[in-house]
Amino acid sequence: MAIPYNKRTHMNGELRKEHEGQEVILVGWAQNYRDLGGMAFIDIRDYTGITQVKFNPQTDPESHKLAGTIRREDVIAVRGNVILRGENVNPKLPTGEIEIAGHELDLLSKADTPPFEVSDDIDAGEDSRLKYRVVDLRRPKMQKLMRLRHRLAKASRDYFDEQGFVEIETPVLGKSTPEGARDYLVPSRVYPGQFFALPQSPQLYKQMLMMAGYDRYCQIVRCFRDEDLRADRQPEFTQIDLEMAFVQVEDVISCVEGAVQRMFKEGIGVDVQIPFKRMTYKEAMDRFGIDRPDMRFGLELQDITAVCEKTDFKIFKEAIASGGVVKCIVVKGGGTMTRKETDGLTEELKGIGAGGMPVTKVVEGDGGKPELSTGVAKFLQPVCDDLLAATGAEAGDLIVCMPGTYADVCKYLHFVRTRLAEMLDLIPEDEWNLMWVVDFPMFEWDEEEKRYCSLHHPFTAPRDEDIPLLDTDPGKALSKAYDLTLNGIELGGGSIRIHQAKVQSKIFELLGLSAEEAHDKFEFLLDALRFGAPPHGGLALGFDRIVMMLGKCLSLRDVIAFPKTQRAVCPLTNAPGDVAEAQLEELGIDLRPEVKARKNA
RNA sequence: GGGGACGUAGCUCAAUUGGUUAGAGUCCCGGACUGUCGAUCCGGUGGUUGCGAGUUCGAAUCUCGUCGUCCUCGCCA
Repeated sequence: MAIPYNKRTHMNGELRKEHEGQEVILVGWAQNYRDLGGMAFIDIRDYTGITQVKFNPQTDPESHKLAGTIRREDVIAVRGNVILRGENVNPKLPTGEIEIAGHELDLLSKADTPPFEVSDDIDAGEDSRLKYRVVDLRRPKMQKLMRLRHRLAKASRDYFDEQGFVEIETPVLGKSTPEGARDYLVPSRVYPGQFFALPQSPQLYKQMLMMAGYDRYCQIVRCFRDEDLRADRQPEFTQIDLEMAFVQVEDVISCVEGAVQRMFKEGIGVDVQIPFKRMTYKEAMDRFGIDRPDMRFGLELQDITAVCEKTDFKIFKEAIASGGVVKCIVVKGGGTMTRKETDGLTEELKGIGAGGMPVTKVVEGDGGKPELSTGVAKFLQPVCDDLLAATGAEAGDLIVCMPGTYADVCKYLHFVRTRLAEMLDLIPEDEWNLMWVVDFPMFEWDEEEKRYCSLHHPFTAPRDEDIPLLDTDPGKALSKAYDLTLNGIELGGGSIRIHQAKVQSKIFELLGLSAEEAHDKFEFLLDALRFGAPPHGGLALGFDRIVMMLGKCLSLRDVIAFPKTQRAVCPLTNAPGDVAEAQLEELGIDLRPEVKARKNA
């Protein structure tokens, strides 16, 4: 008679010595088998763990015979009795004090040889892990990550529920908007030639919910951006999206701090201190060259423009003359770095567009007076005293310089700083450096398009005192925007929004959106603003990134069950794929000839 | 679109830098074994070296193209 697999008595990580003697039914996957001829062992696995089952040919010849044929990943059901292992305890297994004397065994599903072992210490490549994702997801590590993800989502929902938030679903089929990332488009069958856009974020819907009087909204929501991928960027990703009415910056920040604190506690049992640190955008850029600095290590940027002005070094003088700066990073004890190491870093820098990486070392000269050596020493030696005084560098240190525009210097030195920290092993483990970056500029100047672009998005409110600047010097206006960073990763961002139609129109105008365009694209928002809009603001947290950080993963793909590859395809299903000609016809879509040709090639 | 790393057995890797029949571990198959748990021992199967050209007496190795994976710059309001 078959074992009733729907009546399992225990999970496979559950049994202990106090269960001795009980008859149990276990179901799961065969992790491994060890056939000793006279005796056979099978490890049975589910997401809770592993239990060893023993089959004895004398007492249960039939089951023993079948057990000999069981292979990895076969799905089986076992009926037997819990017995103590005596001297054969396995201290590596939580269930290692007991085993099952197997009396009955059913093979529920025979498995092909798996492409890789279901185990944490595999080093299978991403290709096969993603192609055989079902097998990959069985691994204990992936099981833990998916369950961590669930706990974090639940902690967030619980928290916001307690804080009076209401979860409201917003449309996935929406309208394409100008600015921002590329949209994923969905053709409309009913209106051939017209398209829905998948949301990059529910931004406008949540603002309208505030105008509609829901006061506090949150949603764990899928968002889409058709841009190139990175280890921490997927084309479809999940946000914890929230919005609050009648609030100021402080209210949103402290509310979110509570949520993050709760997620750390319930997710990984870590207590994080609130309030989090804060830093202005300007300070972050000046000191670290990036608006999401990793605060776990030093290597800060220092401005040495004034010192370098006095040198005859051509590339420094040229940079300064054209309005640029010279900054540097002093690497304490970096004098021991080899030429090979610094050259390697220079090559990496050139790979992202830098012209080079002027370096020099501080050494102890004659009479114990520090002087410069190697690299660009000869150009800087004349201002050595000033340089050391300005930077605090001393004998044994390495100085990495960078001339150029402020933006380029920030970019390149941020890269250098991060790489140096890795190379010199300066990044402490188990440190959670949460920080708010505030006071972002409203706009940045787009040199190509010769116009201002929103640094956050066009609905971000300017600081009250900066509203006059919108007319006089928009580039100087700061916003009520804030980003939450963790160890150099952006976890989320938000702002207080514009709640006055007049100000909103002004911003559209500054962004080069004509009144007609603004009306065409955002009539619904401007209307909503006209009919009574409360002051409001909110934030969106990158949920996948939070799971990635708390799960100590290096890639978003490890915390998303079915992620896309770097080329934005799903290796499991092979999406995206072709559609039938009839489908295109119905939508009124003709592929461009060159696209057809490429497909047929 | 640019830069970089990589692609060899189902999986993870090697191949003395262009030289004999492309090896190892693991998995898998067969055999032995009553206390294994990374089982062990004996034997065995398994290869279009991603694909396509080229150079060469000779290519996994060099060149070009192409496809794919990963990292990254641009991009990501």
